[in-house]
Amino acid sequence: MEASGTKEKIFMAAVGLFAEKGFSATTVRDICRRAEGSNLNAVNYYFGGKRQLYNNILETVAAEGGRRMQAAKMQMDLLRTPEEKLRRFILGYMRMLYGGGEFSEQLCRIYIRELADPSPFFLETVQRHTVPQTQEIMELVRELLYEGASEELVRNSLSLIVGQITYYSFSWPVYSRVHPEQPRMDFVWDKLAETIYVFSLAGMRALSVKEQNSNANRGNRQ
Amino acid sequence: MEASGTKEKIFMAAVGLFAEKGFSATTVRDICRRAEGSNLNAVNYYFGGKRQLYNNILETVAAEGGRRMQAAKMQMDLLRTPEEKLRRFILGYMRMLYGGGEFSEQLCRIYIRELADPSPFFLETVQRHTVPQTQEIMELVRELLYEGASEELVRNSLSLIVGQITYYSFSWPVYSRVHPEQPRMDFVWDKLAETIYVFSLAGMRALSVKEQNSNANRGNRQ
DNA sequence: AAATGTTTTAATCAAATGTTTGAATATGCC
DNA sequence: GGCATATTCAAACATTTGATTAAAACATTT
Repeated sequence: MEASGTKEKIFMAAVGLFAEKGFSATTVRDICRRAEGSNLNAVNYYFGGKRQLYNNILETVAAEGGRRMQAAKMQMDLLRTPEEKLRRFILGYMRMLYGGGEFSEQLCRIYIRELADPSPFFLETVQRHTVPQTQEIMELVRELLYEGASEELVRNSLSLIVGQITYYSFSWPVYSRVHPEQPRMDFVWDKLAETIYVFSLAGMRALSVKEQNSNANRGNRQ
Repeated sequence: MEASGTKEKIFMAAVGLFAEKGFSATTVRDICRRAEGSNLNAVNYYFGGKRQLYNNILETVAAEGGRRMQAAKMQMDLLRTPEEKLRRFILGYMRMLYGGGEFSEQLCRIYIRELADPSPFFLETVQRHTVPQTQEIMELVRELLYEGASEELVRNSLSLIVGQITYYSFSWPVYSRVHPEQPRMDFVWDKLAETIYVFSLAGMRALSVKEQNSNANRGNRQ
């Protein structure tokens, strides 16, 4: 059974199209046409419908992302200083987004789309996976600030870091036109990860100093 | 003429729906229903179709954004140091994205959607407005680095800054669930702008030092 | 009040879309 | 070979969608 691998072809074609055009702008006819002209019925036969095919892909995104994050985390645990851990976290995130092949790039784009416009299914996996993972990373960020850093400072620092990491992916269609000289991400993602690390570490330290000063002033005044 | 303001109602309803669900997931029936139950024909009558209504909205986005950027730029020119100019640029961008009312927030969301998935019309305005504007900002960023900073460093610095600024907007649907304690943007955008400024200035200086060291080492070795 | 131009309404069209059906074909197994 | 299962196919179905039409309602002017 399963000689010609139609299911896989449908799956791959769908990943590509959903990445390019999003869920509602993609038609099942498009998908089947791209999958070496598979029959229109294939989507329903193998996946039970367009929505379920999409959810199936989202599961792959979550599984793949979780797997890579797990790997990054294991490497992080081997490192001693929180600085090295942060560097590894950024590197791991960048690799997850930009370090795979074309297929991974498409999954990443679907992930980014969901970040901006989540489906109920995606929100569920966020609740299950992203939220607890975020807690861990926030602990790491807290270590890099100062003893007694405000929750707000921790949250902001993490947001600024993640914002830098994800920006290239979500804005790429426009970014690559505004900066046509920018090389493709798969060539520079690791170098860029280092850049973000240096940039963010300095930024966090500056914010730490500022908040501590502000706290001291407040204390003096009282 | 124009007694009950149906055209405006249609326009407002369309902005809201396009912001929430995007272009292809929004139907003209949705729009008319939300516009106080206007007749189905209204969209075609007043705007000539769904696509043209959308382009009309994009024009508003571009005009409004351009207007605000212009205002921010005029204020920037009054300032002396490049540091103050950068601070003002960030503040202006944040105000543009988060500092209006609900309507502005919806326009912003449409803008972010286009950033991730641009329509031809949007790419055209990018080519006409965003590209030259970006050139100016890059000059500003260059001043804040060091004499002879590489083009790559300038570009990366700007990207990291813009990434932080736009992150909240595009990831808000998920972000607000991962960080439920985060207050709404319209309450904190100005404070956050200052945070991004401090963070980024320190980051840029760290990157400057690193690149200069690297250049010096390269020079020594030769 | 008649005429005119504008806005609103309801009904309808053709194309597109997700899904279903039932027959045809291929495949694996005894 | 023959049976059972799995897959593929073309056709059709029921909705949905954006667009069109023509007439009614309304306001404004003459």
